[in-house]
Amino acid sequence: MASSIHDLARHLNISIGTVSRALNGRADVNADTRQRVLEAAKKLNYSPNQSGRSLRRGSTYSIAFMLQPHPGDQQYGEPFFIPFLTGLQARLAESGLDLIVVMGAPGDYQQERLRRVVETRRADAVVLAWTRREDERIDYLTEAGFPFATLGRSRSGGTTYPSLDLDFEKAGADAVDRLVARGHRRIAAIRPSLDLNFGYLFLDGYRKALRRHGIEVDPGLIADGFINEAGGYQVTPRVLLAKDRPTAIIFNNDAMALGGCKAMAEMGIRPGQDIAVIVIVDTPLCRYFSPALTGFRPSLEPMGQRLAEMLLASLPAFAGEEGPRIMREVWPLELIARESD
Amino acid sequence: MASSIHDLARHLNISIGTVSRALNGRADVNADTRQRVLEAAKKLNYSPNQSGRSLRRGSTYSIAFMLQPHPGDQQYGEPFFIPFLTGLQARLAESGLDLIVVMGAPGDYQQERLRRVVETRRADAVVLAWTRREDERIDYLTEAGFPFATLGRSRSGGTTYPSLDLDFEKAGADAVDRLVARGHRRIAAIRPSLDLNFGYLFLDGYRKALRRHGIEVDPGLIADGFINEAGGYQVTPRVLLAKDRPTAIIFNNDAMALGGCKAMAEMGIRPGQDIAVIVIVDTPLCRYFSPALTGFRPSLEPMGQRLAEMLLASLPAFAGEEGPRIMREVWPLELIARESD
DNA sequence: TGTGTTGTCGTAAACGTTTACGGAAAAACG
DNA sequence: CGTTTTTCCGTAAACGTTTACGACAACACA
Repeated sequence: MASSIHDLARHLNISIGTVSRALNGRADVNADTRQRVLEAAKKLNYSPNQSGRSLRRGSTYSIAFMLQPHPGDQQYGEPFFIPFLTGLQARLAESGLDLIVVMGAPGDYQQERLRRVVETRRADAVVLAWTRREDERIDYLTEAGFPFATLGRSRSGGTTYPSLDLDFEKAGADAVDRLVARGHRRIAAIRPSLDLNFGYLFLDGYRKALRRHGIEVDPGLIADGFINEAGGYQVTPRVLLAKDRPTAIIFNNDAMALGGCKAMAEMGIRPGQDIAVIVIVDTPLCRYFSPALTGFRPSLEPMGQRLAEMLLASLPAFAGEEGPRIMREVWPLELIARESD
Repeated sequence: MASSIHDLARHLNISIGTVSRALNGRADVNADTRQRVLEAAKKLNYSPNQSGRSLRRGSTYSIAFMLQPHPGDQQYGEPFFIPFLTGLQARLAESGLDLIVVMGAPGDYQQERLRRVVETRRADAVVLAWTRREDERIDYLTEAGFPFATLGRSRSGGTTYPSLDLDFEKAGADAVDRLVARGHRRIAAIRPSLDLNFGYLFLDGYRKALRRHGIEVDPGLIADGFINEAGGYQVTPRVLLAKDRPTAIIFNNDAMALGGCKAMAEMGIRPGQDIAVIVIVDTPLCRYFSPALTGFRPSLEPMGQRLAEMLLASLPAFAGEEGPRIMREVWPLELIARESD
């Protein structure tokens, strides 16, 4: 059905070698014949067979993204990833690469699946998300010498791989600064449990800013929970019932904020009036919630594109001729002030 | 690096043909040699090269899923798809298939991308979501003779492909029944614009139930908007300002409901108190919103698994020996009663 | 013993590319 | 005109599998 390079060669009465060279833009082919080959390719609706090409060239022309459902909540996932994936895939497609998505089984933290991808060599590289502070996936990949990039930082693996992250530390500090400027001194922080790295970064920024303002850090105002609605709902009361009730809460996540606000509502506390609320990673939910939640907005799609570029530049087979590889970028989080603080 | 079938053969001092046959479980190989081959494979950490296998067998061992960001809203996407994808991928992986995700460019409704996937034969089959009433993608695929399955029904393409859908018609009717039983007569409906098929199905159920109760359908109580928060926010006031204000609203979607509730809040109307609210497709958002929204919950992950099964059964290369192909399934939507109605 | 059957395995072709190599013709140069 | 260089193209091998085909030995049966 699909026409092969042999069909083209037969049709034009030339050898398959010449056809291949013409198609691949090699120098040693006559301009005229190249023209004819390209026309015939269009006419016969030719497109190269990926398996043949992959086999010969030894690369699969695809990148694997390890996607995970919410830990602690199989029912729904992270809308966060969709726009990121859009950017990632768009940029990869420009270079003729496909995006393979591998879902992590809840529980095993992807090690098993990752191993399978690497060993069967189904992808040329891997993109990891939700990096942990110490991430065994990163250790495994560096040890195996398999190319990868990460959305999010980690302390594992040194600085040998491209990574792109948001500046959670600054966002945490900015949130505190803003709240302090508005008169708050008792500020709580809700972040994800597990050792998701951005939870640490956020908390570091929060702590440092508090100290800078001469406010001592009260462990009773910090709580960890699952990074979803249930987690926020479950954990927020713990902080609200502290002896000296906080006047402001910073949530690491919109889903946790939603759960937290639910808990408040049940306790008769009105977010935005009785207590200030700020969310670190803004989503449309924040904008349309009542009260509209102040948050920090990431630019997800450009981040996807950028990480794809960084990854591509680190792969010998796809690297252009440009200079030094950019291995590490941290993007700002833009504050969107609304009604909740 | 990765060991090939030749390495195994050399190591065992037998031919590659025998190795391949042993690995693939053919009958014409001595039980003893098969044992030795399997052991050597484990020892040398062998796994077959996908490109070589694909080239020879003529199938790619991967399925493409066409994923789309929200139309009219590039910033975020549909969390709905993540659990579905989890199930889909899990079942495909069982049969050794990969899941390739192709993001639609906003605007072109995927035709271009789809064509590329089909023509380069990068996948053995395609899974479509967000089916439209008349879907050009389905027309294209049937005409091209390319295998596919859909999440959602369509009027295109007859009944020649596996499809799995939710019973939006019944959910629409159930919602009306429930509201009428609680005394409502003026019931509004907010559904997505575009010709997304589930919007039609929902509205059909809604209309029929209304008539069944002897209530005439008021076009002023029906509105279409983008299927996201902004759409709900924009379109809900139109219905609220009808001459005879509705006492209940059914939203087709949690995001639209969120936007709608925002609009209500700004108009001083309290959902759950001044007006009843029901959402057709329930998410965690519905549960943790205040008031908690009554909604209909789908079982997304099992649906993903099931659609994968149906698709597999329709592919000659992967079909088992079981009976007739199941081409069409409609799953129920379970009502979760909460506080908003 | 001759013939047919069965079990096991090696050989080699094929899938669709890419590319190293060499050769023929044309062009350039003395 | 002879030699060298350049331009262009064909040949064939290679990537790692799967599988049709045939070969050979062992065995059964007459």
